[in-house]
Amino acid sequence: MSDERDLVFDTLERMSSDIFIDRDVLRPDYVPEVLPHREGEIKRLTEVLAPILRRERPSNIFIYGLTGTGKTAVVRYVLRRFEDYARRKRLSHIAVAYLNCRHEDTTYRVLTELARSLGERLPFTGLSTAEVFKRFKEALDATGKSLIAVLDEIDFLVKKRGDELLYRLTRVNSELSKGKVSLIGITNDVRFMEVLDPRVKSSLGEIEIVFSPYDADQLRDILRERAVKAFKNGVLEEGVIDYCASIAAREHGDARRALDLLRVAGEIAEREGRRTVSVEDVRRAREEIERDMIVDVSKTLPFHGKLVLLVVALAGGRFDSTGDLYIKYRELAKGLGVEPVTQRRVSDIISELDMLGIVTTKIINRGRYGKTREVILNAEPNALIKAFKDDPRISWIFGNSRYR
DNA sequence: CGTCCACAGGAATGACGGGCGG
DNA sequence: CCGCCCGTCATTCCTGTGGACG
Repeated sequence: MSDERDLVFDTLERMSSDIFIDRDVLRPDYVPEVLPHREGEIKRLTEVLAPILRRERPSNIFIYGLTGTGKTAVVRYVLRRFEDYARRKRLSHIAVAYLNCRHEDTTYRVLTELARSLGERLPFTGLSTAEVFKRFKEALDATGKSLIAVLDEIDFLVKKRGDELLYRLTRVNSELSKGKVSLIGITNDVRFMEVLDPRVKSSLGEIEIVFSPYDADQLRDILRERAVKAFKNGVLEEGVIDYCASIAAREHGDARRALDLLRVAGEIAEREGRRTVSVEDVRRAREEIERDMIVDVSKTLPFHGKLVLLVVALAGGRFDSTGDLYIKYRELAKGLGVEPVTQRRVSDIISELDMLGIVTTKIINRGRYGKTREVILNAEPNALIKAFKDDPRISWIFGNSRYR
């Protein structure tokens, strides 16, 4: 989580471990030297960016792929190589900015970060955004640099602030005499492009690169590659990597998930003072991760969101129609002495749960008997119910035998 | 082959609270 | 510090829709 952990503490911890050599290798923000099964994407990205070496402006790039398909890793990897290459060849006109819009989610912050990558120093607050934009342009023109600006999780920025900034950034080249800007937008939201202004859409989507999910074999290669660096020799028992790979493959080929499983399994074994990691540890890691995820999600969910989720869990994790769900939801709300929200709102809540990945919905047409959504929980109902017992506004209802 | 079910989900609107610029 | 704006949660009203049934 935090990038500035205590070096001494960290080192001691690492040295005293019987399991890990370097657990950070398994963390999501680690960029490995080898990215198995992404050779095509790396090549494509390199080709598109290559003109920058001839001082030409590379096309804007839009990258789409589900979580854990290596989008960020590939981009960071390629950019790092470009920077190395530029340094070696003494090409000083190349500048790179990487920012994650989940964190940099205001116009001001994005612009100051971009300006900073050009060596411009700006206060973190105090200037108008127009002023920051002006200085950013001046810095570009003054240095004559070609900037590659990576906007990771770009959908967050657009959802919060709209596509105004993107529009201006895609147009900025025509206002510049010397500097150049190329954008790389990364997202895992399929519908992201649809919400964009058509002008931004065509400009950002000059080049599109789609990352497809990994299959189990590919995940296994990735895990093996990292495990060598992360774990001491012989720590992983037979089948551990295969099991992690197969779980993650089933859950839409998410490599981050696979690596998380492996790391948490290692931490469980370590915590218990064992010297090897077993398949059982992976199973427990999966439960632990799921529990954490549910707790995290339920913390951010609106109150009635929690209730809807609880209703699904109490029903064993599945509803064949949203109508049934709503009836049960009303009962629960009334049982709690809470005024239920409307069916329309519950419909949106279900969509939100779907987007968060905690529930999967599927539109079902039953002809004469109407159209509805089937709702399936992506988690162990009991784990979820347990998590909700901590919420004081809900927990007391479990005293009622009906809900036990 | 048209109807009509049981919802999906868009649009407009409002209450409320927090943050930000002046 | 105040007023304004914006995001979030929610309501009301609404139009759209795939296919089993008659």
